[in-house]
Amino acid sequence: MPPLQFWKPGTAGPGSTLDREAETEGSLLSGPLNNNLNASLSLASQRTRLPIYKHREKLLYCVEKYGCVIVVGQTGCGKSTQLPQYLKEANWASENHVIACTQPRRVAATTVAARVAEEVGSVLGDEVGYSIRFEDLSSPTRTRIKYLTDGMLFRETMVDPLLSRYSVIMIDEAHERSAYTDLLLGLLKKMRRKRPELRIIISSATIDAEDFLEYFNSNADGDDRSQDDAIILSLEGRTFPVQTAYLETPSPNYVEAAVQAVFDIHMKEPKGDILVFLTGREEIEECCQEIADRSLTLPKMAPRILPLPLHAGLPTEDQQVVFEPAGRDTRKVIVATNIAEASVTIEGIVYVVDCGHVKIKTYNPRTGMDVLTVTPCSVASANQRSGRAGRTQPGKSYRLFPQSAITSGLMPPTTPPELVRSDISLFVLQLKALGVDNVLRFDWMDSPPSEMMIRAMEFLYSLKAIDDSGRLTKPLGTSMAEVPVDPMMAAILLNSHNFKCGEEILTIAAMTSVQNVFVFGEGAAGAMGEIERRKFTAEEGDHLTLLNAYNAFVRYGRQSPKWCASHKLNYKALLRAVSIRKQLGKYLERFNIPVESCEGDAKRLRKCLVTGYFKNAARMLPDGTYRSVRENALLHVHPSSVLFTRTPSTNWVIYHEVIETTKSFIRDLTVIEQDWLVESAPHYYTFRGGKFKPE
DNA sequence: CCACTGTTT
Repeated sequence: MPPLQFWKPGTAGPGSTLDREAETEGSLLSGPLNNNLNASLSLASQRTRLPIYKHREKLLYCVEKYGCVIVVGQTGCGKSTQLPQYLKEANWASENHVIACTQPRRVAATTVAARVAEEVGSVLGDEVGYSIRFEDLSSPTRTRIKYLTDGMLFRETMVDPLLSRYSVIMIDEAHERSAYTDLLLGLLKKMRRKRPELRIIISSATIDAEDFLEYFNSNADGDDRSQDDAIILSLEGRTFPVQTAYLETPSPNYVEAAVQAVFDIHMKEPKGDILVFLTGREEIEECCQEIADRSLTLPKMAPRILPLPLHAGLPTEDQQVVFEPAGRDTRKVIVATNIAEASVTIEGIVYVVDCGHVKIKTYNPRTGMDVLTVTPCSVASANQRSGRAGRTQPGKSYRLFPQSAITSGLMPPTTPPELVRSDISLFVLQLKALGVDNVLRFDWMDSPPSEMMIRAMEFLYSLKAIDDSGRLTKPLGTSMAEVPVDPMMAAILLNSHNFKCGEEILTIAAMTSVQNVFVFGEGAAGAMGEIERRKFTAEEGDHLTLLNAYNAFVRYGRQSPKWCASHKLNYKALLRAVSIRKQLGKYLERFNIPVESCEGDAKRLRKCLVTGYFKNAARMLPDGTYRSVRENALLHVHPSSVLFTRTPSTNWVIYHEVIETTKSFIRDLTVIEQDWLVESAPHYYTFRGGKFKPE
């Protein structure tokens, strides 16, 4: 295969100004800035040397004058670590007020908090703290700067609807538009009307700053506002330039093109590791295999090349490998999914190869199915990926698509927000609990399609969470809004006392909340996993299999990582399930719902599952395929299900979810009796227009 | 009959 022809725009070309990024955000502990510093300099004086410090007064002025400041600056300029400190120093955290800073991810909340605590000279959890699910390292009286996940702050609005403890709320990484970030934006905008002293800081990427500005300056209620409430503030940061090259003619096979690009770089460019972005596990395995095969043909004297896969499905030990230094004269090639775009940062990357695509999940309200498809990624995404090449030195980004893909609009400027492509039943329920009765009129930054809202309302009505006027039912609806699981599972939990099986349902709810419980592997390792899982397999299906695995982990495995490894179970996932189960148990206790065991009576358990899962019912045909009860849609059992190789004794099943990839796959199945559907949800099937006719 | 992008309460 001939070397790929890349076109490299000049310094003024596209990407050359956007695609810049510095090392660890606001880092004072590493990076080039630190090298020249006198070791005796205090952390405080180091802080004043950060480029962002020049903007300190301007920022404080804007926060004083405007309700909402949209801060634009590249990752790495120190927004997350410095801005909250500037605000504290300017007395925004006096009189027991707290400065909050939200993050879309747990690790970010904890690591940024730890760094800022060090800079402030505080013990983590004292003046500077964090709060994420299962871990609250903050003091209600002493903490002045608090980092938390956006989901956590949203939860706080349920207890304190005006978030009165906070004087300033900074929404970091707002451009990612996570569901809870979007919900918070809507709530904060509303809050400011009742709390004009509240200040909002939105941290965003350049590309969508104007959208935030327009949103916060617009007035849905037509109030007369004499002056703009929001303003954009641009910050500069310490960055290394990343040169961007485009492939002139797109390859029909980007995996192959990626392999070729990797070898072109390896043969022509100086040392430095390569990060390749592909869309999924299968592509990554194929790419790594091909790199390994072709590396055998390298000249004897050439440096070695080491392909390393990275995706969320890998066990933690395997993920760690990408951080280990490769041997002498060996170039690491990390072949990754989007996990390396924002969640995982690998130092030492100098070259990025970007396939220009991404796998994205989109909910189809018409079919009620999630679709997982490969599509062109956004320009924002491509820029973020390129930036990964410039963390420690100037880098190069090789894009496996032509520049016209950007200019022609083939690639959207930004990724659609999570809220407009998700099943929003849970969010509608939670908004109603916050007093937003008319969700259609909620001031969404981007409104979910009305079809999704209608679908969500119908579904919540069928679960008896809302009444026919759309209000939350009491106590079922209000309780469902509080429990941290999806509405289906919340209904099952809250109905469990009627079937005297709360103990088991708590476990099943916890286990369906975590992913990748059973470790999957390639080839022989995969076969071992299959054999191990048979030990837990229940004839009744996946929910009881999950229950068995959990009980074995607690009883025989004594929650040990070694036991998990030998049974091909994901230790971290199971440990998380233990925490979730405990938390859910506390909710049931607070709601005064008795928790009993069904003492091995699986029938009661399965009947209880039907009280929430009834809309997800399917029937097996003689040819082994399934049809959904609701729309008679063709469904296939996912190969990860224990029912993939089995026939359900009754031919009837309920399932946790359906996801469309190559086919429509149903996952997490349980065998049921046909009668239980009408028995447990007659309202639903008559409500749906009597489509369901028992045979 | 053969498969899971990534987050989070």
